[in-house]
Amino acid sequence: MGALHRKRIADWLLTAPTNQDIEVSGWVRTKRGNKEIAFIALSDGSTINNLQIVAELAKFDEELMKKIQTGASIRATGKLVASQGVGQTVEMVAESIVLLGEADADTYPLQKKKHTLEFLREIAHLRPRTNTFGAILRIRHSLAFAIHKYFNDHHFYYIHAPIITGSDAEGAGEMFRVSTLDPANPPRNEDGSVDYTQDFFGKESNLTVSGQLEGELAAMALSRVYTFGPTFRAENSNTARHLAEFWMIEPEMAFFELDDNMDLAEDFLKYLIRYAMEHHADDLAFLEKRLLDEENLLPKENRNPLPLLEKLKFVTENPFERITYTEAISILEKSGKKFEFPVKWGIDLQSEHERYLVEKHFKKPVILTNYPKGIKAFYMKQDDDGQTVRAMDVLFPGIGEIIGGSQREENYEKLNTRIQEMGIHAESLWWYLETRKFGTVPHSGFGLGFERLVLFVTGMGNIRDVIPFPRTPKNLEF
RNA sequence: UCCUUGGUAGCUCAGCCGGUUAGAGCAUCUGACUGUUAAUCAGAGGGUCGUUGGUUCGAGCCCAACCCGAGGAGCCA
Repeated sequence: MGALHRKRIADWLLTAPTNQDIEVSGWVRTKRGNKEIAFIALSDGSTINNLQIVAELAKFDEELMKKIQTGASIRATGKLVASQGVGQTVEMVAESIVLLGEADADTYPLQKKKHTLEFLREIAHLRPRTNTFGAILRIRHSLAFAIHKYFNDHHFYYIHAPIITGSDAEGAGEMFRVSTLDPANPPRNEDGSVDYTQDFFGKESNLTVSGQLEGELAAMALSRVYTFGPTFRAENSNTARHLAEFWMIEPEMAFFELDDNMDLAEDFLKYLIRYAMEHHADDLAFLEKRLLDEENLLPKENRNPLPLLEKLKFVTENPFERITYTEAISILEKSGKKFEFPVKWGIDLQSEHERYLVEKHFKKPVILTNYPKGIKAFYMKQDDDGQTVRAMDVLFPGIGEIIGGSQREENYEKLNTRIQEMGIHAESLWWYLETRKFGTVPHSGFGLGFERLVLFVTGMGNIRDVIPFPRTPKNLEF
């Protein structure tokens, strides 16, 4: 049988042990035993669980068995039998073992013990081999797959927004410049500034900070679209919730108003969490136990009130709380709590305010809507009161803002006026404004930070641990 | 970027008021053990104390700058 259809360890662990001959390949997690017999725990990454390979030492070369240690790669053939031990139901009695690659125990950094996440970040090239990262990467994959499945099932079209953009007016954050000019000696204008007309694109270009504007263009033809791609922010953000390169999901829907947008956001998030729970019960159980072990070291008041799986279940089974910004301010003012940043209508809500609402007051996800226009982006639809816009932020416990979205301003005059008011360079957005000139319609959309979703589902504490190779300030080793 | 805090063996950490040869657990290696579950038991090896400079008779410990990590904040997804 070719490799494509070969069974994986995940498959064999679910197979009835009828002494059939099987072959498996993978990496050694641990080897235990005495001078008669060795027990090799083998992983091929297909599941959090290992296949136990039983090797009677008399049948194998002594030098070979010495080299089979943590991290080595092997191919083994033998019979799949019911296990005599208690830790597993099936195991393989090895008949032949081929050492594919050694892992010298003196220099192989991964030991058969717990490592800190900080240490594993320094060996990001090897950390996928740990149980924790295996679980995270499998869940991350399934969430990405579920995103496409959800949208496909709901008749959304996947749009590929460009990664290099000439638009600098989105205001979503600092951008990474893209240039082929010689940085040591760029062509210059008479006033000494760099002459970007001689650059590759003939103008300044950057990595995208959002696919939203392009998404809107597509939604003006296909009605329901989404983007799902990498996004870049050159902010010097050093937190457990920010990356310089992250993946963002941005649906954009014609004929959707703010309530429809909220309905979608809530249904979408619940679907994704449910999907992970259904397909990754054992990975999530492992992560939950890992989390509990870690939290037992913390003082009681800092511990999470709910174990991971209960927390996820709670989110899928309860409606999100929907309140306006104005109502939120009123709740905060009446809370009697002293905040570091005083609460007043018109301020942007700080982390402490959001945390109070989500974690103390409502104790569940909250959708905040109708923010003051002064603190939100130019493209959001203005409410009739002239004070607020139809924005919505979905706030999750422990994560903060997981989704930011809005109904878009579809009125050309209002949008143009707002652009002028905010001092944005309108000429560079001429193509965007034309959507409001030609066949404009009410429409809405939002952005979901993919890593923040993975962070929530896996229960991890640092966003650098839910992406294989994190890009953060001063960090580009791998 | 700001505040707080940390950097000592491969990993996780201890190291008293600045004073002789730098400590532990785990990992590694060697040995023991007839089915182990991060196996267990015994022994051994393993250190430029983040970097640079300074104070001092003497610095892991004090001072300065820088680098890197963590927690919090800002910015946001």
